[in-house]
Amino acid sequence: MKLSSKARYGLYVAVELAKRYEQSEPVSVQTLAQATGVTEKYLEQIIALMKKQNVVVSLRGAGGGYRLRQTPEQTTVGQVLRAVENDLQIVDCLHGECSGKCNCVMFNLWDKLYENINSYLDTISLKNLLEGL
Amino acid sequence: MKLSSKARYGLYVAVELAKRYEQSEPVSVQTLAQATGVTEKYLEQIIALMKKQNVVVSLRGAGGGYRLRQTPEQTTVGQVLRAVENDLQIVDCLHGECSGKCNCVMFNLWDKLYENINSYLDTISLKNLLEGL
DNA sequence: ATAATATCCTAGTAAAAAGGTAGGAATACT
DNA sequence: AGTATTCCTACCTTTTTACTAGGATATTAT
Repeated sequence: MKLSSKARYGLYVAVELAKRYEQSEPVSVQTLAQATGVTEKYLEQIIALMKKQNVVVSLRGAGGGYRLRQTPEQTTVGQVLRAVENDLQIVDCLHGECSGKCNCVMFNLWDKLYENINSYLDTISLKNLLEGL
Repeated sequence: MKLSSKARYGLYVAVELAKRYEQSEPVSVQTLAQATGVTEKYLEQIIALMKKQNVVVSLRGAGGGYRLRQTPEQTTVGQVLRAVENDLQIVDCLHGECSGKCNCVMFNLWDKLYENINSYLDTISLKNLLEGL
């Protein structure tokens, strides 16, 4: 139930991108690596996950880099964490085959807990974070 | 961010104890192992964690076993999970030394998320679970 | 007493997941 | 052409998880 480093770094990156959202140029991994203190190679992988979920968009080639797809107001912490944390899923049976393996007294519990966490995380935007919540 | 097997089994055990709360005899690990399908030796360890946090009480010797310390109404899912999941803590800096290592834009976020999850889990009692939530 | 039934305590181990490193191909700007 | 950048994927090391196992200790029943 601990957040992974991917989750922390991913959100960190998102915050950095939010800070620079106004500027026209995209932000390179190199820059992000310096800002966050994480290696470029590792950040690349993390950002790739965010791209896959359309949290960020990329521009290749020299002068390229990444931008948030939506504004810092529109981008939520939930979006970022779901993209990066391969499952924020709590327990397998929620979206897998639950054929008798799990005791479903608890199914409702996990389901509602999951919903609870996510709806909370979606109320918080990157802008909120920048402003100190 | 996925729940461990300890958490699932621990809650499962707690539910079994809740079912048998009315009966006067304590429930042995053997019985619980049969009910849950988990080995005795592994359950022992899990239950030990619950005992340490006073979720359950034990009676040693022949005819001994475990009981919930409080009623199924009073015992919450949060109590069980916190006892068993060594940290439901989400992120280290919350209760550790956060000397500059974490970037505290996010401190508030983790803190509030943690609080959010726990207060939710504490609204649900074992009795609620038994009744289908 | 002694045997039987339990909890309690601790060490070890195999498999999986996390966290990170590395190399190089593809793409776009100058 | 050359350089800066993303993109793709394979590999490795460390930590954590999920268990297994052995035996000590306590309580009850005979």
